Amino acid sequence: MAPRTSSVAAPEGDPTTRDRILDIALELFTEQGYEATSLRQIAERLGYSKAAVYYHFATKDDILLTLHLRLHEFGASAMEAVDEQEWTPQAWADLLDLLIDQLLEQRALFLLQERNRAALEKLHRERHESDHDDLDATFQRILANPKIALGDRVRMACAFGALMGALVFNGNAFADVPSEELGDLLRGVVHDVLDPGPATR
Amino acid sequence: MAPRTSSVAAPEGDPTTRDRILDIALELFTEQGYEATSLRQIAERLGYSKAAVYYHFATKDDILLTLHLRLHEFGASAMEAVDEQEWTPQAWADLLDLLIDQLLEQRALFLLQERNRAALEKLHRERHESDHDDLDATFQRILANPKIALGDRVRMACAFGALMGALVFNGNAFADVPSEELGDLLRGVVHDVLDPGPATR
DNA sequence: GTCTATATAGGGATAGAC
DNA sequence: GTCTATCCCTATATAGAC
Repeated sequence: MAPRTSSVAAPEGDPTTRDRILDIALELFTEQGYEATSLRQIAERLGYSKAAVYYHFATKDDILLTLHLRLHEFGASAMEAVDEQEWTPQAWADLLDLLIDQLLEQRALFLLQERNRAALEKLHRERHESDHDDLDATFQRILANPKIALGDRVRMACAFGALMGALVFNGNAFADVPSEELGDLLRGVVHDVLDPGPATR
Repeated sequence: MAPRTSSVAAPEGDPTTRDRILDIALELFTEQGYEATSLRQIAERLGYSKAAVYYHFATKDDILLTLHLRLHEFGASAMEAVDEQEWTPQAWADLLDLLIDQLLEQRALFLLQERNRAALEKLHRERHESDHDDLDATFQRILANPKIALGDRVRMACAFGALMGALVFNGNAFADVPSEELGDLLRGVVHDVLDPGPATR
């Protein structure tokens, strides 16, 4: 029997065992990958046995799913703000402006996501009820929409990739840069990609 | 005993069994991830038994390593062309210009790399002799170099990420776009990121 | 809430026949 | 060059004692 209703929210007071498991899993899944990380390994770091982990999570998948859902809340709120409009590069820039703050706050979770795409896709297929408007899925839908000019779509994809390039690749080369400073730099890049000056138009 | 000295090059005439294994592995490793793909699965598609795979490759790791080395040849040649200079955004733009063509030709291999970073890092640690100037490693070194202004480094990272955003994320949303057209669009983006107009400077 | 012990399956890898 | 058969290990997951 589960100790409490499955909470997706981040830790508040003293970290519970459940939260500690999630923290450890986040780190190991990101470093080694989901499939390469065993519950034994998690239990070892936790200081308990494997069975203890099973008390808090029914399956290994549930650990990954819980972490995924944590990130999900963010994506959802960003999506609401700019749902289903006419997607112009400018509208996309506005969306990414919002996303940048969340990316900076949730870098670790985005990194997890990015480095475990295969595992998450499988999880998605098997568990995640229907088409729940994932951030990824929404992006893909928009970027495949032939009504938007190809050149615009490519720039939209590039603008998002640019954020990933700075925040998620290269093992956090900019981990020490204050979020505000980095955020400003990134907003500048997004602007230059989506609304380039007349010289390059 | 191996049927021939381990060849890294791409297939030429009729695909040998070895090449077929590599093709199947490339597809499965990319879709499902390296660790989630079993040799049994590869053997099944091949139409042979697991042991047949072991005739061509001593270990599972060797399959991944061979695919990695195939990509490696490209990165190496790109690196030579612009080795160890003073890294300015402009020099970076020149490097990425070269890289774009290779990315377009080798999209599948880059995708494999991108979606199996954890497994490849481990492989690298264990097998790949010392510091062999991987493309990734070189990028990380440069992007962490404090002698280059932070703003420039962020833009350099973003410019590379932009390419990834268009070519590697989003499940190949632009797979149907002719390489030449896509290449031109990407060169435009790289230029706007690394040499933005005066309005945004 | 955490433990030990165990069930069960599947993985990578090897030996040796054909 | 490919197969069958098999080994051994580790993985996830469960049952039930404390």
